[in-house]
Amino acid sequence: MHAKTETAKQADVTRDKILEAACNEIHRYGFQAASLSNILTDTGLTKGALYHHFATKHDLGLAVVDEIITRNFTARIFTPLGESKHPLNTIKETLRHKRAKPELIELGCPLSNLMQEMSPLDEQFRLRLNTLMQRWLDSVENALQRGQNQGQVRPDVHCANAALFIISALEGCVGIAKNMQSTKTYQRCFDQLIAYVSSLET
Amino acid sequence: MHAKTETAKQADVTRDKILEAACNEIHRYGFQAASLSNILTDTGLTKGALYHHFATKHDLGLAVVDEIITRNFTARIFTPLGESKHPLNTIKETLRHKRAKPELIELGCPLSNLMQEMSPLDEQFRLRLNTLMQRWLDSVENALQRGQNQGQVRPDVHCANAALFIISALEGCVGIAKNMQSTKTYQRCFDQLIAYVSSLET
DNA sequence: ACACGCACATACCGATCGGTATGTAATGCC
DNA sequence: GGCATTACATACCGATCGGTATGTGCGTGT
Repeated sequence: MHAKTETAKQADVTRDKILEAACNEIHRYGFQAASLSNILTDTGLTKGALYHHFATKHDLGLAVVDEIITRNFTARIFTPLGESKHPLNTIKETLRHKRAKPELIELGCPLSNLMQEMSPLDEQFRLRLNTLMQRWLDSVENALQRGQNQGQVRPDVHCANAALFIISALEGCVGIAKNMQSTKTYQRCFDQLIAYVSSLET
Repeated sequence: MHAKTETAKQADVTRDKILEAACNEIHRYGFQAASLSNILTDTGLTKGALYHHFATKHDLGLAVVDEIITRNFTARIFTPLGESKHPLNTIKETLRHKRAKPELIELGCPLSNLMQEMSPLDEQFRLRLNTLMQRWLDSVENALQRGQNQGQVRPDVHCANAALFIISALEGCVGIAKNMQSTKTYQRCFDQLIAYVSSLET
């Protein structure tokens, strides 16, 4: 029973290794161009392992969204926004969090990338990504709403529309900076976004 | 000489048919996943024709950017912005122009799509797309600047930063709407952007 | 102790990819 | 009007793709 737990744990480790490698491959090349061979080379595993844990490449891609990307968004955005006592500052912080990682400028936002690539092509991808995006929108909207109740946010602000615009603008910033390969440009664009968020304050 | 013109014209027609079909294929599937076979099927041509006019798939992709996409942006954005007597209104109009086409919501902006996909992967693509984006940024910045000179735009507005933010936010709007497959969402987001542009007015 | 099943590895498959070599009909040039 | 070149079409190529069938070792339950 102890040994069984060990084995099960090891299998999950293998599964996670595949998911992480797949996430990196997809992040760089997109889902369609992601190569299973590359993923297997990176992990040191073989096709037997991959197809033992995932039925198809398609399922692997969905699992990356459901597990890795969702987990990251939950930890870095949904949870902080949900727990925050100062919603407006937390919004800025969750936006700003993205700045730290240089891979964001080079490769873009994993969620946004997949949305752009897969939404017109595959309904299952689209629905999952849409769910994630909706959770993001709701998190920001709720944070704005609480800020409004606390008097930090102007009472005339339409929280849902503002949340939509904030996230759109952020995705746009990341996209432009990715093409420019310029953290400087990202910072300039990002500062404009922060200024917009600040304009919602009382 | 007359006949030569006719033939040259015919060859160019063939070339343009390939470019247009390639543009559509790339718009839907992205460059990497774009299938030359599909393009040839769509045009009714064969590989002999394709590789007579273009050395490689890569070159075909670059030609789509240089000719088709650049032409569309010039006609729909750069020229109107350059000629406008009322820059701020024209900015809104060039932004709004995108709303009309349902394919924009379904497939997204061709320039943005290619930027997201190819910028990290291919420097030649990145530089060409970057040039286009820079022309767009400059067009909007210049329009804002002229608006400022005419007193339509607040004197404290930083035109370059505002232009960057406007285009970022627009690309973000399109991206979100594409995932949502919702013209309603696009309109909501777009209205926020127009409100932002209006906030730059005196 | 031994049979069984999970967790992989190995080897192989057809399809499709981008690309090339060759053939050929139409056209431009002298 | 013949000759050369352009503008394609046809047939074929190796590489890589996602996916499958089979083999194997090792832990587990009885």
